[in-house]
Amino acid sequence: MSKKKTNVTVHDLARELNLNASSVSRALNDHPRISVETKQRVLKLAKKYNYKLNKAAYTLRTGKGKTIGVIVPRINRFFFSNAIHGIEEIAASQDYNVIICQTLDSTTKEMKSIKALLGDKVDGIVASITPDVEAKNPYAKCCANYKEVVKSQTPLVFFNMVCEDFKVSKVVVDDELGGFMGTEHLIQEGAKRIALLSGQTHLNIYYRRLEGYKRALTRHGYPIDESLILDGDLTEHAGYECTRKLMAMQNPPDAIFAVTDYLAIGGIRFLKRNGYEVPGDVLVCGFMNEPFNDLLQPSLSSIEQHSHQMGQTAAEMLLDEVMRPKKNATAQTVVLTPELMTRHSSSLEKSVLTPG
Amino acid sequence: MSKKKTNVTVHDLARELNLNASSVSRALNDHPRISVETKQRVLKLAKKYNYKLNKAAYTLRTGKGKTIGVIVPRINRFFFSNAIHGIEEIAASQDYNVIICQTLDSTTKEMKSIKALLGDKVDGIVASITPDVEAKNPYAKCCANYKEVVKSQTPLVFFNMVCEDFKVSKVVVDDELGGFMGTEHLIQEGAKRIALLSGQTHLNIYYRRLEGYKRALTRHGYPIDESLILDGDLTEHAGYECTRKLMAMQNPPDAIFAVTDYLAIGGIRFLKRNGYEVPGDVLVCGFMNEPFNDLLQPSLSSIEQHSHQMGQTAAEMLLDEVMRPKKNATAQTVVLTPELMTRHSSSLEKSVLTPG
DNA sequence: AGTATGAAAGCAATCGATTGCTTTACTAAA
DNA sequence: TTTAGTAAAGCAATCGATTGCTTTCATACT
Repeated sequence: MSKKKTNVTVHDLARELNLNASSVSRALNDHPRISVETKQRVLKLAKKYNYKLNKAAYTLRTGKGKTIGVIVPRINRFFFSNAIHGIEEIAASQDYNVIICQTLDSTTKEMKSIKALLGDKVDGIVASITPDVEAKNPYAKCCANYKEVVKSQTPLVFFNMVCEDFKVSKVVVDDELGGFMGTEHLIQEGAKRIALLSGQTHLNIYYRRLEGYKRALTRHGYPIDESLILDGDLTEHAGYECTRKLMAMQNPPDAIFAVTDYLAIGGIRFLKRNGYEVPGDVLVCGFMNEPFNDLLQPSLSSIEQHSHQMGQTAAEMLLDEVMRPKKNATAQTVVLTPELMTRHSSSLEKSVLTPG
Repeated sequence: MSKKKTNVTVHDLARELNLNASSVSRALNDHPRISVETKQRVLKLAKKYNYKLNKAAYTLRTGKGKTIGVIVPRINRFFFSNAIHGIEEIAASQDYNVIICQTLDSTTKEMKSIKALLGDKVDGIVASITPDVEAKNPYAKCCANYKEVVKSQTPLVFFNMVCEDFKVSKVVVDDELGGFMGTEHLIQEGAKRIALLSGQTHLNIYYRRLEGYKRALTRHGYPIDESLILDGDLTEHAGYECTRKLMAMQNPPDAIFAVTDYLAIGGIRFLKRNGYEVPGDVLVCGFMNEPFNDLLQPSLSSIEQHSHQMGQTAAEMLLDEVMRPKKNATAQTVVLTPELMTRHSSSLEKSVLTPG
């Protein structure tokens, strides 16, 4: 900001060391053509004067911005703000800046964000795709969006909600396992008939949670009753309505596993309002582990997705790709292990010890 | 990113228009020394080729980074992620980038963030200070932190939690009014003895909420009973404990106003666990309007602080300062009006219509 | 001795926009 | 007709780091 020649440049260092700026630059970048001795002299002086790379000059010359872009639906959703936190940490540690874009759940805005980031010539992009809920195949369109990124050769890493067809690195939580864990937990707590409040099962993450649910049932010798599997919106309201339907069955469930905490909360609301005890009559477990689950009554059991770590990992992978020479087709997928967070809503025992 | 000469430069435009790059640059910047006619020709071609300023070159030449820094305690708190959303919007609209720093509630990290941003030569900083809760006067130390910013001449705008001693622009919500509104609301709902669960009252925002509380009581002819005013941590636990104390009084309150939703939630938990009805026996109102207040049982009334708008306004003021020539001492303070969000916890009527 | 070999470092151009200082080309005043 | 005056635009340097191409030595080899 200030006009003062406050910052040391390679030229300053070069002058003092009786070297040329180019040599200083090479020394700082550990270029093999500079002698070890010179490198040490340069490094020492650089430290002494607290030399800092001028990012603008670097970018102008190299075209690399030392900046990564992040695209998420909304930054004020806990999951994403937490992931961004992780991304920021890693980026900052490598002296990279982060530009955050929100799609506000619109694929049109998603496209705009992508164009903006590519226009800014970011060095890479970390993204959780915005599914087009209107489309039959929600992935089709957004995949199309990200084709631009691939075309531009910009390194790309997906996290959370990913595009399967792209040969890029991905970080996801093991949704199948999450579905399994939650279901098995309910079984272990004594549930006999477990309903699943699902999201749209053509969305990969919800489909996989459904699979995990089925695997747990099968593993424990429970039948899979399709009438206990409902899908739709992810809202609290949807949870309320689905639960109403479920409890109206002749043979209603004694446990509800929801793929989202909001769904679970809606379910609990219906149950409480209609005289059912949670967990006394019906056990409930959600998914996402929203920070307020602890505050609910009863507190809501859930599956933690480690969003913070997800962000960190995604950023690490991206920066690795950005800085490493492009060894082709290194796309790898990191799968994080979800964690069951047991609270009152799914545990009679807990509930007795420390009531709601 | 890509090496292709994908971006149009002033030189490209100049060549095509038979002009000099400097003239093109001046035309684009609406410099008075360029004829209107030429400006129009340039602008037209720029539009045609979708000319975009090369930020790196601009920054290198001018020292201005077209970047603003944001410092907040944590970006995954809804209030802040929401404010950041607002800041991003405004910044993006002016082609500014945003660098986000978190202090994680540590004044030491706050200092680091400040140094990092100043090192990055950001054009300005938007900050919500991180009070040092250990210190007797929590403002003293953080104010010290921000002195660096002022020294460096970097434009600075505070929001939410501000440093009173600085002659810089500020955006805050009218906490006094918020305190007043919440209290008056409880009075109107029939409360006779209203307790206040406060934060540390040497923190300005809590002090002002306290003042508003007192003003409302006085205005309505209620006595101010100091024994009904408790302060301390802002945790749910603190809310629980304080409420326990309150209800143990011979003359317990029939309403609780908490300066934070977490405090209120703790209070409600105590009440429910001990056989009190909310709102039947005790009315409760919080402050912050956390997004999950709607999900609680009963849903929690609260004071909305318009964090999104706060971010927008702060960013607008900052960019104004950044772009305007430094007319000295223009520091202004914008005070936003809080909003009462009535829900079940404070309203018998609501509660009856649509039970908890 | 004479040249090949190569390590170490210097030179100068480059990236794109900006800006102080000219130059150009008229018009108005003397 | 000459000169001052001015509007319009060009020239060239600059910001700091990078990098292809040389240059400079010095050691090795025939």
